[in-house]
Amino acid sequence: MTATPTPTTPTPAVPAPAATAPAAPAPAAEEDWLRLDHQICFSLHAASRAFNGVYRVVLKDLGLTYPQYLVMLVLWEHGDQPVKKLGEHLRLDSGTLSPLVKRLEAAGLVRRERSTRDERSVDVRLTEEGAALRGRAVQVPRRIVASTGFALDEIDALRQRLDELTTALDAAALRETPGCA
Amino acid sequence: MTATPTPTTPTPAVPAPAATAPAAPAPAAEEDWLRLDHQICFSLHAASRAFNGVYRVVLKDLGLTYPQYLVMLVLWEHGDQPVKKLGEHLRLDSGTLSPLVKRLEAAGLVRRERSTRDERSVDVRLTEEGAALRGRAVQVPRRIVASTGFALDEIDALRQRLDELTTALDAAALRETPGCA
DNA sequence: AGGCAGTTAGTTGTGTGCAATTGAATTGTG
DNA sequence: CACAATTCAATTGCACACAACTAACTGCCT
Repeated sequence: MTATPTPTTPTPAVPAPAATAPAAPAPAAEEDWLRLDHQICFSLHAASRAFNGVYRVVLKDLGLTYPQYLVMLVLWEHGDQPVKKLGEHLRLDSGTLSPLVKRLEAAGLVRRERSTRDERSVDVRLTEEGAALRGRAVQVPRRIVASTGFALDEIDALRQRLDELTTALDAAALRETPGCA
Repeated sequence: MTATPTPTTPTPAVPAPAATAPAAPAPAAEEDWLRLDHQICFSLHAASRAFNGVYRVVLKDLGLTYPQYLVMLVLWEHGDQPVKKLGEHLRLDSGTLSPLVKRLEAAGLVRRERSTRDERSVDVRLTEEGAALRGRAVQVPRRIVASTGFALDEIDALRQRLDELTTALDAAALRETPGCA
């Protein structure tokens, strides 16, 4: 350890994590905040990659990657739609979707067609093969759920928690963005 | 809207089959499983990217990306260590860490030095500048926590849940891996 | 008509993330 | 000591993810 060169006083300017539980009886020095942060962001990051890893294995049979599977889920559920709509469903921009959809097209699962009404827009349409893939995809969710070892209601509770988190973080990102303060 | 040509069934309406009960009691229309899966994997994916986005904004001041910040947290907490150890802490392999650490070196935050004991190993050492950055990093966790709008104990509960999930998923990934069945 | 603002995909550049491979260094075994 | 197996970092190839930019089109305005 390289000691702590921080000249800052150990005085926690905002020492009251108090909140709702006495998880930390002590004021939680700045050092502890970094440890805590380590835990939090690492946990989410690791969970995301672990999830990705399981999906990777399960989806290999279908020849899909995890984000590609998400796009197919949207198409199966909401039908053919332009790239813009896909991006809204998945919160992804064209920089991510354009090459991804092209790979799906190369795989023969979708077609990309310029809208005749508005030539800026590109409709993504399922091919026969893409629609048929749904039949093989229905087994995926159960295998994933089984992998977690969680009960359905536990998963749903976690999902709701994550959605709350995402909503809060998206709002915060807008506030924190330099220039939007 | 393209008039939704989806052959979607008119909502079979089978929300959540009896909670913690094992396997599939009721057939629970395969369609619903796909919808559920959509929700789950999308939620985790979105939360991960939302978290990433907030960290991106907050860490811009420090000139770090989110994964780079994770590496610095490990170095600050556990001291100088070889790439291998870093990878164990973060569950990242050399394919990810090698270029990442080189960027940290280019930024002057760390040095990479071949171990004299074992020349296969590369020690990652904090520079003065890298160690000093910790002083500016201590403000990060509070800003992140504030962004979530969650209380500390809520975050900790979520973290534990995610860790359970990661553990289960890692184990499952090993089982699912073709060739390890 | 002409022009300008807003919208939509696409492209480019940077930075992960992971599988597979390479190559050097080390260790184990006879 | 020689040789095979192992370990570790680095590299390569592919696939996201996002910021910034370009290009093309729409529609509204004067």
